[in-house]
Parts: sequence; C-alpha cells; structure tokens
Amino acid sequence: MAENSTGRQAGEKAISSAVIKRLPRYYRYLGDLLKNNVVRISSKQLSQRMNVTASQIRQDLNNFGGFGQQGYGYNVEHLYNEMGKILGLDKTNNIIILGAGNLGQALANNQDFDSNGFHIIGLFDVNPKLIGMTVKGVEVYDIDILEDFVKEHDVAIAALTLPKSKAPKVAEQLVSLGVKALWNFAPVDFDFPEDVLVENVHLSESIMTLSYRIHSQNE
Amino acid sequence: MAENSTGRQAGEKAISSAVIKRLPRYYRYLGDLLKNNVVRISSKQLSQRMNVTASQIRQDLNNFGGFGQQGYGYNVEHLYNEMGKILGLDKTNNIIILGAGNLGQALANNQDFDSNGFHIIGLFDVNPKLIGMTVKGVEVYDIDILEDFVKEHDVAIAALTLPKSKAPKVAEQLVSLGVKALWNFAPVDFDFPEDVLVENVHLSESIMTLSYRIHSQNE
DNA sequence: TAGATTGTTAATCGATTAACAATC
DNA sequence: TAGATTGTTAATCGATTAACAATC
Repeated sequence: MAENSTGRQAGEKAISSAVIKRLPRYYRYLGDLLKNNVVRISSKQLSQRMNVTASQIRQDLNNFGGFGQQGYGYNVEHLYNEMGKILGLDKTNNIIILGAGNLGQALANNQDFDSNGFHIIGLFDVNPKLIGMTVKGVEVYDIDILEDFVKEHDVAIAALTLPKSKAPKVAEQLVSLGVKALWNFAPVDFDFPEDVLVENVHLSESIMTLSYRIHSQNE
Repeated sequence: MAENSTGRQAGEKAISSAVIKRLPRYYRYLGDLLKNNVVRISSKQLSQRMNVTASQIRQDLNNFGGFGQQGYGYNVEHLYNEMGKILGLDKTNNIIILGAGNLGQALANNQDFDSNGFHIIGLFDVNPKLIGMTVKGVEVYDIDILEDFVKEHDVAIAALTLPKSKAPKVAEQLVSLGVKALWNFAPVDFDFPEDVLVENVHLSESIMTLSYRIHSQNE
C-alpha cells in the first residue's frame, strides 16, 4: 500500500494532538533502549518502563502503521528509525533564535537539537554587546538584518526568546517574511492564520501548575 | 459554606490535570485585562479573547467556587486575585536552581517569577568559573554545600537545569533531603513516590512536536 | 421589570482501556 | 506446534460542549 513520508496514508483522518505529544517520548525511550543494545521490545515491556498502558502504545503506533510482529513485539532499531521519520527528524530543520539572552543562548547550546536535525543558523538581538559574538560557532546578528537573512536562508523554525513586549512585533515580521513555524517562549499568545504553526513554551504557566499542586495537597 | 485556602471544599473530588493546566492562562489573561483597567468581563467575552468556549471557562472556574454574578459576569480584579490564591501565588515559593549554565541563569533572570511569589534563593553548580558569581543578586554556590543549604532554608521547588547525565543523581539527593517539588528541564523521567511532585519541561519533545506538524502538513 | 449571564445538569464527543481473533 | 504478542474492534471512561433554569 502506498504510504506517504510520515507512514500515514493520504486521506486518513488527522492524528490527535494527544497522540502527537506522546511521540517524542516514545522516541526518547527507544533511543535509550537502542543505546543499551536492546534489540526487541514488546508493548507490555515498554509500557512498564514508560508508565503507560500497553494498549495505548499499540493504539498510538498503529496510527502510523504496523511496526510490530505478532509473538515477537517490536524491533527497537526499526521502530526508532520509523519514529524519527514520522517526527521529521530525518530532515534538516534550520532554526533562527530571536533574542540572544540567556534563554536564546541556552537553546543554541543545547546538545540534543543538533543530533536530531535541528540546526541553529543564526541568533538575533538588538543589544550591541551581544551582536557579533558567537554561540557554539553561530553568530549573533543585528536584528535589523533579519529580513535579508530570512530571504537568503531556508528558515524552518523561529524561536522567540525575547521579552513579552517585543515578541508580537517580531513574530508579525517573521510571519510576513514567510516563516511558518514559531517556537514561542514569550508569555503571549499569537493569532496567526492556521498555516502558521505555533508551539508555546510558557515557563511561567509551567511553574504555576507546580505551585498549584504544592499548595493544594492534602486538601 | 466553609472553603479551604484553594477555594475548594474539603472532600470534593480532585481537579483534573486538564483543568489545572488551563488555570495559569486564565490568570495571565485576567492580569492583562486588569492592566488595561477592564473592570468586568463575561465568560463569553473572555472566551472570545482566549479562543476557548464560554462553557469551558464557566465549568473550569466552578471547580473552585462561584466567582461570578448572573447578568453581570465576573469582576476582573476579584477573579484575578482568587485565581492567584488558587495557584498558590499568594504564598512565597523559594526556589533553588541546580545547574547555573545558560538555562539556569535564564530562569534566575526571569522577571515574571519574582512578581508571582517565586523567589530564587540560590544556584548551584560544579563549575569553579561559575561558583561565586551572582545572577540578579543571587549567588552561585558549590553544589557540595547543597545539603547544608537545603537544611537551612525552606526550599519549595528545585529546578533542574543540568545535563541529563547528572540530573538523576542530584534529583535523588534533593528528594532525600526532603525537597517535594522538582521542576525538571533534563530529558529524563523520574520515578519518585507520589508525594514528590515533578513538572517536566522537555524542550526536545516540544520542538519535535513542532517538527512533526511541519512535516506532516498537507498530507 | 427585562435582559443578561451565571452555575449546573444533560448530551455529546473523544480518548483510553479492555478484549480477543489473527498470526508470527 | 504452543506460546506470545500484535493489530483492531468494542467497551468504558472522562472531558468538552450545549442547554436552560435560576437570578442578578
């Protein structure tokens, strides 16, 4: 049967976001298993390691195809590679980072990204003290040259690690330049057409849910 | 009726995590409204701003009590304050940061935390170049003094911004010292007793879901 | 009062879990 | 072959949305 690059067949219904959010975690566990030279694993074994149900694992995977074999389970390396393809990690994703402060630099220095096809190709800032420096070999540019840079490079993702006050305007500019995916760390929500993908990392919201759980215990 | 500090009555069933995760966003929108001197708002108006249903807002809020008034809606300032209490933001949460690299420093420098009762009281690292420096007035300590520090201070939350290889051991130590909430940025899962709260921020997983969405479009 | 909007019950929808025939 | 485990359908569970009486 003809399948597309994600392993899904054209015309099938969209995968729910609940499933999508679990995929990277499967990928991480499979990578760990692979590193430990585990050759095969059953949904039951994996479910015990990951603290989920075996049923959920099988349901999730079968959204993308039948990767297992009855009586055997799943070949770890094969499933790892297939999951990588599903996640688009076999492709190169060029990333620019808007805001070269601590958070922007932290992303640029992150080891995990490189090895998964995420290539940081530039950081941008307004601060003259940062412009011209390099982070892990990647230059910090004046944000004034953003337009030229985006036109000359294939930018898959723009990470927004700048202050709340500046984020909306820069996001608008990026979208008008044709950037189609934003990884947003500023505590704001955007309202772009649906072909613009936005993934929010709202750290304040994350720590507030932790605070909630701390203070609501034993009640 | 007697209510506890969260606005919930003792004995009522636990709030679902789907609801809890939405609370900080309500809080943010209410804070923005308050800044803009908006005095009252209906669930319908708020739903339009937030891109959710009015029904969901009312359902969510009513887990914690009736904050509105028929025919009027909600008083913004009152609801904002009540939400703050529900989230535990009226309390002081002392935070230590394990790993004083870019990410740890980014957290220490984050403006939003201070104003919501999250006080960074120390950073810890093994790197002699970092030990002794201060970030926003907060000192970076040698991680060797962690035990003494935790015993002498009331640590509500420990943020783990250190490499994957070091995270599990440090986490173990923190939990053995009685720290009850971990804010984990390392790409690992922990398996502590359920009285230890763990909030994961897995940046690699976040960007992978974005990659998935980029590469699965139009299929 | 009339209109607006809540709080809450009921209906719907979607996600998770259970079960099991197919089959390696 | 017998045992194990998948892929998939059916059952259950939980979350979201709709509806509306209560009431400001």
